[in-house]
Amino acid sequence: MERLWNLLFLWYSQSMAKEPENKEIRVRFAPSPTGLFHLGSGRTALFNWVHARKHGGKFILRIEDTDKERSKLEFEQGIYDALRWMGLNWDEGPDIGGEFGPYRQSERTHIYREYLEKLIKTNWAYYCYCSKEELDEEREAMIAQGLPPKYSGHCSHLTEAPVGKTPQLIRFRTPDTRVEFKDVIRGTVSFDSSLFGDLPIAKDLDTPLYNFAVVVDDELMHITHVIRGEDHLSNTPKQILFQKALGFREVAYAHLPLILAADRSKLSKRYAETSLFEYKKQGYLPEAMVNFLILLGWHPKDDKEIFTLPELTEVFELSRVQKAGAIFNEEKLLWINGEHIKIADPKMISEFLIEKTTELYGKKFDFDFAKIFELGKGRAKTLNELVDVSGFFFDLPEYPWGLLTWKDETSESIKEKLLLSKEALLAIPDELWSYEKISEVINLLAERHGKGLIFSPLRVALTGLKASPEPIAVAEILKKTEAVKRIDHALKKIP
RNA sequence: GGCGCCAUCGUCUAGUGGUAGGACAGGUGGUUCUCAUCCACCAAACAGGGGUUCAAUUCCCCUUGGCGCUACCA
Repeated sequence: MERLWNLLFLWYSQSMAKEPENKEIRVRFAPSPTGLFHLGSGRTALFNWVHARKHGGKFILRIEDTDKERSKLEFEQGIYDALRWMGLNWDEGPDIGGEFGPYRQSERTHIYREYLEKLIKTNWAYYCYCSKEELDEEREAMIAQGLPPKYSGHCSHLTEAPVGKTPQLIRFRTPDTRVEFKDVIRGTVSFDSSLFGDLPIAKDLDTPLYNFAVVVDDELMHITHVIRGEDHLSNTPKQILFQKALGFREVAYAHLPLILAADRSKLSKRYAETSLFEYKKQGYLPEAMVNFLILLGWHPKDDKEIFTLPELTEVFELSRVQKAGAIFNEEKLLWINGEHIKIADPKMISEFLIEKTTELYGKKFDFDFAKIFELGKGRAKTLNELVDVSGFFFDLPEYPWGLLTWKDETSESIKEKLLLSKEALLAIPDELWSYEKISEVINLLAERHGKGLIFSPLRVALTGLKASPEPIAVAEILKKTEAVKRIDHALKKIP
């Protein structure tokens, strides 16, 4: 009987296997709206997106909300927000529709039902009446005997419902076979399906389970490449079995290595800060996030490390993805963020700074924010740091007068030099106020009295800080009135 | 426990059957009015054991270790 069954399966699957067609690449990103958008999800989405764009294919967004209890609309909104923030646009999805919708699994129950019925009709699936308690018992007994725990097949030969029992779930009649598939990243992977037992595919006709729903959707949405985390590698043979039983087309698989925490454990859910928007809040640029995430498990042919999204769609190759898990290294992310700040669009950053400082200080500043950014970009690795290091422009920090000194100079000497600087600045007509002009007059003083003696007190007077960008550039941005005002303030401090 | 996947500097990684390269982080110098940037240099790895081979980090096997799955979650 068993053998006959396997033979039948083999014949069936082979007869239904279709010729590989040379057609458009279609990938999907299929998150569950059951929590805050996770870094790992972001990376999976990114790899899918880049692969699709590289080959001129389609990127489809599907919301897997079959778990009614845990799925929440706010989390679904979080998925859209996160993808948009990263710059990953989708061609089909719940919000924009598409040829193969609906794209929310909760709206597709009638479709799953159809295939569930088909499987039951063809005897590929059957109702299981075992209660959860019975199953647990059975399971523990098997483990106690040192056997691999799997469903016994207790209900598989039933022709009608046992009296007084209601169906608990629908099971797939797993054939005993070797399931082998090619993974783009890992090569050939194979499993022995006899270890699976008869797999649950739905709680009832209207409540499909993950492994089953995925297979139906991927077929109906014409997905050609399934790119997902390695945690799904063990699900793949099960899904292939369903696929074959339903006569569906084969898809190409690529299982990405997992992102690991510093202790090499799975990164997910363990830490709150694995939420993507946590990084946005901390001042990370989406470009940097994307750049960092792509480098976690992928590397170009050369040693280039800083990429933009459009560049990635040129050079990315799925086959160059790493097999081993990668530790999420915040320090490298920070560095990459700094690099992206250096090449960021000054207009974009200026707008951010204007908004942020208005909010922070409660008023609008008439500064050239692009120049503020220019001075800050080498000093800040995040947007938040950029705001911090530019703070003295908006609010002069309080400082002790001693900060104004230089080496062993007397207070009289410092006072005198500050006065010289003030007069030099005052002498510049407003319409000639520029970096070049300020540089000219201040450097003249510096040549005469020594650089440190001129620059150091001037810096502290203008910024209130011992360490800061060059005073000339600061003075230029501050403009004459404010610069002179700050020097006067310094002069008053000196006893 | 069973099944599966994986293994190069601390971290991300390149690489090849014949000097193990880059990046982050670390260290030391240089540039500079300070800080930062920038530049130069230094230190740092093929998990272990067997095979195959003239030769193994590379190919094969074993061990060890890590991770994943083993749900009426996805």
